[in-house]
Formats: sequence, structure tokens, C-alpha cells
Amino acid sequence: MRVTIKQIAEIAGVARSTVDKVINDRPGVSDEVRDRVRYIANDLGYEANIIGKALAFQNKQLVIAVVMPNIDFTVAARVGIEKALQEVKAFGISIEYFLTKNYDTAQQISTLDYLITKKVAGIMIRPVDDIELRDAVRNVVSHGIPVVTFNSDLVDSGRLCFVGQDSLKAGRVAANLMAKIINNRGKVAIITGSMSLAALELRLEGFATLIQSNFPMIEIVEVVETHENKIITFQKTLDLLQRQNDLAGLYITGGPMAEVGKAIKMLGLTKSLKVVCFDLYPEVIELLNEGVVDFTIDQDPIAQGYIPIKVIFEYLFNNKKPEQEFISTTVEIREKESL
Amino acid sequence: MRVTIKQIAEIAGVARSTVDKVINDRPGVSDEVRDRVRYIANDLGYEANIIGKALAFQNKQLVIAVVMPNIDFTVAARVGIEKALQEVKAFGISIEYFLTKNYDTAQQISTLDYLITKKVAGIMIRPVDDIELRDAVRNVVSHGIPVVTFNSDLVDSGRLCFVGQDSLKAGRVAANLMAKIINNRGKVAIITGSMSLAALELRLEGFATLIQSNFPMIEIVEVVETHENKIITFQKTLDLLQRQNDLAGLYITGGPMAEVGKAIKMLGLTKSLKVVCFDLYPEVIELLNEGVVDFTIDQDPIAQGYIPIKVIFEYLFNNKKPEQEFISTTVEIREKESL
DNA sequence: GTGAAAGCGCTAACAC
DNA sequence: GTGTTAGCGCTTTCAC
Repeated sequence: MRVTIKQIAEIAGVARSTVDKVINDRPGVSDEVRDRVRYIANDLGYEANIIGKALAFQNKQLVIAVVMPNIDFTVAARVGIEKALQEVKAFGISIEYFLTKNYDTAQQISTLDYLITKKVAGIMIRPVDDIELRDAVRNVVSHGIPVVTFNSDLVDSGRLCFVGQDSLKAGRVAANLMAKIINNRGKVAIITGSMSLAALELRLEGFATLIQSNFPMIEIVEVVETHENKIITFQKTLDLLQRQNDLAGLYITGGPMAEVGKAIKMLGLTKSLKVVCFDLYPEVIELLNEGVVDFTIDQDPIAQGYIPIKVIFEYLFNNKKPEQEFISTTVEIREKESL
Repeated sequence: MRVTIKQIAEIAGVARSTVDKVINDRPGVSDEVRDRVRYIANDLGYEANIIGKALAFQNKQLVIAVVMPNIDFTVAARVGIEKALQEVKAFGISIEYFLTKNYDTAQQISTLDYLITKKVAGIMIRPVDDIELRDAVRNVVSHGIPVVTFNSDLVDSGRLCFVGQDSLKAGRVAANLMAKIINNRGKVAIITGSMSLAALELRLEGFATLIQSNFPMIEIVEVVETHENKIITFQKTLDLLQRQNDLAGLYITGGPMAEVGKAIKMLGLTKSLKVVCFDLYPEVIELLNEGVVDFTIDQDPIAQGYIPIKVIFEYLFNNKKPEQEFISTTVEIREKESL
């Protein structure tokens, strides 16, 4: 049988509640007693019984707020959030969603302010990639509310941690895949969603750096920016493919893949052009099946939803901060048969 | 507040223990009362509180036995087992390992017999791929002990489920990868560990079938069997590569990769020969880094360790069987940068 | 067949 | 600063 608070109390000759105060660093115990209890607890190798803690914890009825835009990515992340919820709801924890518009910084800020007054127990946020938010998060944190960012980070905001993909690594993986399928030689063009989104920028950098250092016979001929707009993406892709009519490969860091695919198919390049892109949304799956896309790199959105909830829970329940500030999710290579 | 047994008891005008019996299908309640309580519970949407159950469950002190050979795979699986243990030990569950010799059917059988007398609560086993074991498992199951097989299955043995990779799918993925890197044409040879190990046979079949149906320009010239023996593997690989001196690709379903790699390097084929293999053990990682192996397909051994423990726990704690008999772990494509 | 009561380990409210 | 006490939800024992 494991050692319990009750036993420690008996040995120390004090009440259980006193031991409880010592164990949890609560006030109201004399230094003398505190030291004695600590010594005994240590000596006996006391470890809190999770079930006992949970029993008392569950009627705190805490709520974790999820602040995120309503986009493809967060739809997938939600699966992970719900999975985590199943595991922590027994502990009296519930979740409330606050869906914002994708690039609306002001809305996210006002949501955060509201959550302070609502006294939520914790917040998980997929922030707009905008520095203005940083101060709002800082404010939340200063009110004692733990915050975890996911998918996109907000450095120096005081958040507990960031959960997301290692985009630089993902870019390097993409480079290797591209090199393999174009047999280490030829011209490659890059389509990027935005030069100012940190994650996409890193996907580009990782790719370009590895190509330049390891594959002298591969030439990156052009980088095109689409601002994730459908019409622009289609038009610019079409222009690019016509302008560069001897491309071996095309690398897309982000943006609407359906439009890129449309342009490739329209020009009859499905077989000859090798394509590497990101994520595993329905439109990408279709392109994989059609043979337009060769490889896509997934960032495990489910884990990006699941982990933040568990991190916040761990903080609330055990008062433990995560070991690393950056928890990276896997870089998953997918092709047609491995969806 | 969620509805509790206490509330149901009050409404039904019976004792809590009576409600408990009804909820858990225990005997000792009249049909009339049973029906009434059931109706009320249903009506109120009663769901057992996990923490409450756990509190009572934890002093049963159940033990789950893990029966497996001590090989590369199970070393990795153990990480997942320990992770699962962390989650279930609060419920009073502990784990005992029984490491057997790899191809020793008799040892596994006698271990199983012993575990019956020891009255363990559940067993997870990586069985020898041998039909003789089937009856031993059946016997265990007939004693009311739940069994889960992992990594390799034992069909028709009465086990709760099997947790492992979908080897046929893994073979198909390998085929696509190979086709991509040899540009859909050329000669390919296959090295297989054993023609009688179910998993390896399926990896071969999935590969060959997809190549034949989708890639008419790829020819599978030879299949070599190594019996997972180091010396044989090295010698046969060497012979194969010398005999077939215009191979585009080499596909290895299993067996000691270090020896295969040695032969490839010795003949100076590192750059020209494309190689796809399985698993992510240290020797394979080294070959990836050296550029000898292009892709390896991982089967997530950690999940294969983790899931069985959770399945057995779920069965013991909630009396729930898994939904599917075959729980497949992911088919993970890995290359140099994505380890 | 049914009910009363104790107990699992921890926390919190409150009296001293 | 310290102890007493009740209570969280469920299971189990035992008396009736």
C-alpha cells in the first residue's frame, strides 16, 4: 500500500489537514511542524494519490477556454481537443470555444479581455500571427491565468508553452523528398502563402537552405507569394508554370492547394511535375489520389489540439509547468497509400 | 452537477447499494426494483463518475502481465507500456514483465500456464508466430483472463484484439515510395526475412501487388529469403547484388538491416541503388544518415506497447471490449531528416 | 432481496 | 497555528 496523508499525520502527530497544507505549500502551519512533516513525507517517499486529489478537485468545476479561428486546421485540431476533454472532464473540467475570424486581431484581444472577467481557469489560443496580441496575452497571464499557444506562437508573451510543428525541420524534410523524386537535379519553384507568416517563412527557409547546401544540381528558380487568396493563387500558379516551362518540381508552403492543383491539371503537368505540399485537408487528399501531389507533410493537428489541454490540466491539477517551452508535434510524410 | 447513484437511490426509494447492483448487473435485486432503477437511471442520463469508481477500484491491486521476447521491437514497445502504466497505476494496476526467448514457443506456453495459477488480471503478449500457442491462449481466456496480442497476431485464439501495423498497407506504401524514387521504371529485388512470418509475407504481398497493378515498367526480378540470420543475410545480399548488377531498387521486408547495408556499401552502390526498408532501429537510422537507405517505414512500436495496456484496462475497469478486433497503428514514412 | 454503514485519499470550512 | 469534521461517488460488507 502506498503511503497516505493519513499515515503521515499519525506519525507526525498532527492533523491530516495540516499535512495537506504542508504538502501543497499552503499557509497556516508553523515552520517547526512544516519541517517535521516534510521530513517524514520525504522519508516515506510520499506521492499524492491522483484519485484522491481528483475526488476533491472535481467540484471546482473549472473551465478552459479555446480561442481560435474557424479554419481547416482548427476543425482538425478540435478532434484532439475533444479527445483530451474526455480524459479531463472526470476531473470537473469543461471547455468553452471562442471562434474568431481568421485575421481579426482586435477580436482575439477583446475575447481575451472578456475571459479575464469570466475568470476562466486556463486558455489555449491559436493566435493571429500579430505582435499586438502579445500584450493582451501578457495581461491575461498577469491575472494568473495560464495560456498555451498552438499551431502559431506568440513569443515573449508569458505563455506556458507553444505546441506546434517544427517548421524548419518540416522544410528540410520537404527538401529531401523533393530531391529524391526529381532525382537530385532540375529546376524547382516555390509557392508560399505569405512571406510574413512565421511558420510558412520557416518552411521556406528550411527547404531552401537544405537544397542549397546538399543538392548543387537543383536550382530554385522562383518564389511566388499568394497571400492565401484563391484567385491570386490560381492566377499566379498558372503564370508561373507557363513562364517556367521546364520545372521539375513545385514546393508549396501553404495556401489553397485546390487552386494550385487546378492550374497544374489545366496545363497537363500532372505526370511530369513533382509536387510537395503541406497538411492533409480533403482537397489535398484528392490531389494525392489524382496523382497531382506526390507528397504532403502533415503536422498532426489532432496532437496540436490534444496536448495544450493536457498541459493546462497538468498545470491546474499538479501545478506543474511543461518541461519545454516548445512542444513540437510530428512531421508526418504522407503519400497516396498512407493517408 | 452530474447525476449520481445517491440521487437515483433517493428517487427510486432504495439504497445506494441496490442501485450499484443494478448499474453493474450484479445479482441480488428483484426484477421489479431492477427495472425501476434502470428506468430512472436511463431517464436521468446517468453516467458513472470515473473518479468515484476509481477510488473503489484502486484497492483491488490488479496486475497485468506482459509476455514478450527481448528484441529490438519490444525494447521500443516498452516505452509505450511504461507510458500507459503511468496513466493506470493510479487505479491500482501494476505490470509484470515476462521476457521469453524469441522463437521459444514452449517457454511462452509455460509462462501462460503459470499466469493462470498466478491469477493475473490480464495479459498482453507478443506471441511467437506459431499456431501451437493458440490453444494456450484459448485456455487462458477460458479462465476469464483477457488477452491482447500485439505486433504479431494469433487468430482464433479468443484474444480481445490485436494491436499492430496493417502490413499489407505498409507494403503498398513501400511500393509507391520505391516507384517514386526510381522514377516508375527499372528492376527491383526483394529481400525478406522469412516467408512464413505473417507480417513479412503481407509486406511482400502488398508491395508486389501494387507494383504489378500500377507500375508496368517496374520489374520484380527476385525474392530472397534470409531467415533473419546475420551471416545468411550478408552473403545472400552480396550474391544478389552481384548477380543482378543493374538493379534500380531494393526492398527489404525485415531482417538485420546492418548486414544488408554492409553489402551495399561494400559494392559501392550507396548512391545508385534505391533502398526502402522497415522500422527505425539504431542500425537503420545510421543507414539513413549514410544515405544507404532512402526510406524506412515505421510501425510506431510505442503505440503498440501503449494501446494494449489501455485496452486491457478498459476491459477491467469498464468491462468494455474494444470496438475492433484489429487495432492498426500508423504507417509512418521516415527519411533522413524526419527521424 | 434490501438497506445501513464504512471506507478509499484528499481538500476545505470552521471552530478552537 | 492547529485540529475536527464533513464530504466528494462508488463499492463492499454485513445485518436484517
